Amino acid sequence: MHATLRDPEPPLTRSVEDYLKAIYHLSSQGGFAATSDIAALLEVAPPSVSGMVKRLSETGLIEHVPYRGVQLTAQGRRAALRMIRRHRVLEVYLSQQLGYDWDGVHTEAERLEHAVSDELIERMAKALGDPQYDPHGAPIPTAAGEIEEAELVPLADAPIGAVIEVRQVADEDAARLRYLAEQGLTPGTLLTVTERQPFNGPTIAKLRPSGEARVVGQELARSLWCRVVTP
Amino acid sequence: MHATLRDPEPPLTRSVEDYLKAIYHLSSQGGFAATSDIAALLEVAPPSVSGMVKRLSETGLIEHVPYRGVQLTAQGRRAALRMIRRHRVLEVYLSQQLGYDWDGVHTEAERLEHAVSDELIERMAKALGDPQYDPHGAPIPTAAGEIEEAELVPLADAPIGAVIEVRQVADEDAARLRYLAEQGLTPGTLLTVTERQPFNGPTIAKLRPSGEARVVGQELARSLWCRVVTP
DNA sequence: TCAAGTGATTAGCATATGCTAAGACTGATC
DNA sequence: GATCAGTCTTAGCATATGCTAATCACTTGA
Ligand SMILES: [Mn+2]
Ligand SMILES: [Mn+2]
Ligand SMILES: [Mn+2]
Ligand SMILES: [Mn+2]
Repeated sequence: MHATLRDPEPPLTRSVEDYLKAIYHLSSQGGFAATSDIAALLEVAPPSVSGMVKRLSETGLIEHVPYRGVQLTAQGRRAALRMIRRHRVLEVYLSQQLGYDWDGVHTEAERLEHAVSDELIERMAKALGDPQYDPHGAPIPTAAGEIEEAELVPLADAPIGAVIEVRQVADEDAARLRYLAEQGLTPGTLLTVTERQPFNGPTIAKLRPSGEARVVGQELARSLWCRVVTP
Repeated sequence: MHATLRDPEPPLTRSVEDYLKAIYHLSSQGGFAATSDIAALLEVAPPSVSGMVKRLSETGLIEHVPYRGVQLTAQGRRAALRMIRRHRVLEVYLSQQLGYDWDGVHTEAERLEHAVSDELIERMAKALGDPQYDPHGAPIPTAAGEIEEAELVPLADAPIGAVIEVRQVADEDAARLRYLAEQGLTPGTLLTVTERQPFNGPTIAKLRPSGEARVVGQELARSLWCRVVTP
């Protein structure tokens, strides 16, 4: 008996979709998403999360271990990846076809992701030539629900002397994105890490090939995800 | 004391926006929108409309005369026209830029209209060269809230012998739109009305310049809005 | 081993939106 | 002018989602 056949499955609400995405992001490093972390990410009060967690586990979208946290079920993960695909395809579309800057697309996509049809997303993806990454370097899941898992390290942890490539940047803070663009720290940029100051100080790196130096504070260096090219 | 200055005005919900559009359409011929007509158009029960009507009049978006119906206030009319602009710009964009057929755009726009930002709508309008009409011939309000008011008659009422131009077609029913496209009855088409059968029978017209005849049943002829070129 | 402290949950409430069933009003008809 | 059919509103309820205040439970340090 497939539940999907017996039950017409009401469409997920906007809230549910955002919770699933949040849980995906928070538990992607393996492990549980904590109530308080979900609350912080979605900017709601912890009891609101507890309430939603109850509903989502009753629906079979998540597993809940009380006082531990939650994890997505296979069904929940599918739903989350579908939303992430929508979000990232929208971001690419807005930036390529409608002239949005990379710091403006996230907010717009955050609302649109809940309103577009699958058909529209696939038309956009096709018009863009099926992009693999969003404007911030994040991989776009396929329509089938597969996603690239790259081994990235924050710039803050990159070994001194290594040549690294900036691959992905956290996209929620528009001001940060504008600053990074100014500094030329965008996905695809190659850097040589030259120095790291103690006591959570900045990482210093040289742009390649120009050799220009960049001093990147701890907080920023935590949000720049890089691939180590040569250690 | 401007309420807009005192009060940050919470954004309208999706439901409210759809009610305002419905009331606009139902009262555009002047007069009141009746509870039952709103209910039918939005596919909700009449008591749901009564409830919403109470909230909307408390907010100052509509005037309610009990047992009579409702009308938009100036503020409500502005909000309604903003939604209609969004809806129609989206329809044009989907059809011109993303290859949608004219029978598919309405449903997609009905959801997207609530999720897009004003900025996105204006970017789309600009990319399209500020279109004046949607794919079904309906006029697009300006960003300032002005809308063309054309004198149109349903094909069902067009005088025999007149030359008329199809200007606008009701867009909610996809099957009807597909049929009309097949028949070549799209905005811009010129027709000579040759005959109308009695007892609410069909209108018969010739396509210009080809001269091909079209027999259009009463129901369909009520949804084809035309401009009389020469009586 | 236990008592604090932190984080999670429950209790109780609010708002927006929908429903059905019951009652109230209006306009047309005799 | 009384009656009735149809329309509209009110009453009462349900669901989804959020909040604050109070309570509970796990972890950790004494
Ligand atoms: Mn979202
Ligand atoms: Mn992104
Ligand atoms: Mn709508
Ligand atoms: Mn239309």
